[in-house]
Amino acid sequence: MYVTIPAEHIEKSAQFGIAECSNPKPEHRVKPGAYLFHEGDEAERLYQVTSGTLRLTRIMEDGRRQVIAFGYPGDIVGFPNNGLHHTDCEALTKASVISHPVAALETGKGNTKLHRSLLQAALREISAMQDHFLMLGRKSASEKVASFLCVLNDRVGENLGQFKQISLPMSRADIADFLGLTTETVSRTITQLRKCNVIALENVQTVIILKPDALLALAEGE
Amino acid sequence: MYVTIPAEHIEKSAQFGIAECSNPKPEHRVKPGAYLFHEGDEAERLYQVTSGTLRLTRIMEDGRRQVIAFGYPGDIVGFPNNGLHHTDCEALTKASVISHPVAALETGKGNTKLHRSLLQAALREISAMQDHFLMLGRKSASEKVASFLCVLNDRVGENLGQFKQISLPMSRADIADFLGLTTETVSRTITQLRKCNVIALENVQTVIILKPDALLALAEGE
DNA sequence: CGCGTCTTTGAGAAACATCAACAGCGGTGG
DNA sequence: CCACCGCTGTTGATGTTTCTCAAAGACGCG
Repeated sequence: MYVTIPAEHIEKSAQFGIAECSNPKPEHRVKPGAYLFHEGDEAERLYQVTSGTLRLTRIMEDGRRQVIAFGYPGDIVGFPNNGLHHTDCEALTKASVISHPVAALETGKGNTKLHRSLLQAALREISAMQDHFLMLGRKSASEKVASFLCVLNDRVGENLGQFKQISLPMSRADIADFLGLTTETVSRTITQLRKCNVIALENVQTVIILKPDALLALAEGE
Repeated sequence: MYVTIPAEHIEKSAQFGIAECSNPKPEHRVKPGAYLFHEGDEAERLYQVTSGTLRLTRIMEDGRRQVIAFGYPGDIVGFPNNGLHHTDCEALTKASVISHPVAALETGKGNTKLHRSLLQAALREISAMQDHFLMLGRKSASEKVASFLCVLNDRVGENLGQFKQISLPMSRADIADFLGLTTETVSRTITQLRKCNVIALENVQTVIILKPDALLALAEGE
């Protein structure tokens, strides 16, 4: 179904000088369905998302899957361990990334500012993962879904007159694998939130947050 | 029940020059039940465990708790985010730690070797947390407990003639909060493993691994 | 328009949590 | 030294949540 990213899917763009990147760096465009790296790949570069959405996954031998994180603009993904990637990374949408050599993090040669910023990203990552732990280990299905929508709302919610809306580029199965649920449970929970008028669905991939406070309350456990 | 670590609980020891630490560093001794830091504390130092066991926890407003990790000798704990600790850290046993200023990680001034080693520890941490995700999100109760015992067996199992044994300095509630289960379920699962003769209990805190292969098979899902 | 994929909905089953009682163990004080 | 107390861990009975299996609906694509 999905294939590893062939060379022609990564094109060097003409855009330069993004964000905290002091030197001009090539920005790569990635097509939906393309993989930036696979578990076990030699880790040569880190990727800073500038547009679009990525998905990081780990898979067990028997096929069970855990979505580790979604990569949104500003996120940095691909932190290596022992020089290897330990997740798969697929683009869910058309995406753009700036890549940095792993050495920029590990040895920091040449660019102290970049080194610091990658390091801080790693520390943010640890912190974010700890939040996720609490969710996976201790929250109910509805709390998980509500938390998920809250985080996305804060992070990438778009103002839409009276309400905010969020687009969900990932499938229900991706959300389920992120939250440690099944697609059916995710679907049912979303239906419940809809019936309580906490959210509304513009379409399957677009959620309108009707009652952000109620959603937040649900996320934290009433 | 538990109190924050009072000054007299941290004593500068006479021991110096541990592990990857090129300069002599004071080693601190910590008494069981003492806290090295709390969630929200300003993060001034990182702690490298040299003996004993620590426990890192996060707590929700309503009291639900998640054990993020156990800190065993060799582990480095206390990675900050925005300059703050985001977990509590308690010593489960008498423990010793070497502390490093956060700046050794963040700016790396003065000691490149230490900087690198702390950075690598952070990357290992990210990797370990991703493994834990899979466990929390996608494994059954018995797989969780089996995985837990396997990891501990590899990490701190002591050879005991024919078999290996592991000591569990943490309570069943700690294990439950680490695995996202209840104490009752942890207890029942351990009883099952005992009845299948995969493990035996020397006492409540000491597990003897009778069939490591069977345990590993259970951990991965038969 | 038909087909495949993804999502939703329903009914039943399984896993785990909850509630409750009991057992084991260490510490304390008589 | 022993009896008692409190805490932790175990076991049992029951309940709830979530998963599983199944089928129908929605949506995009050729």
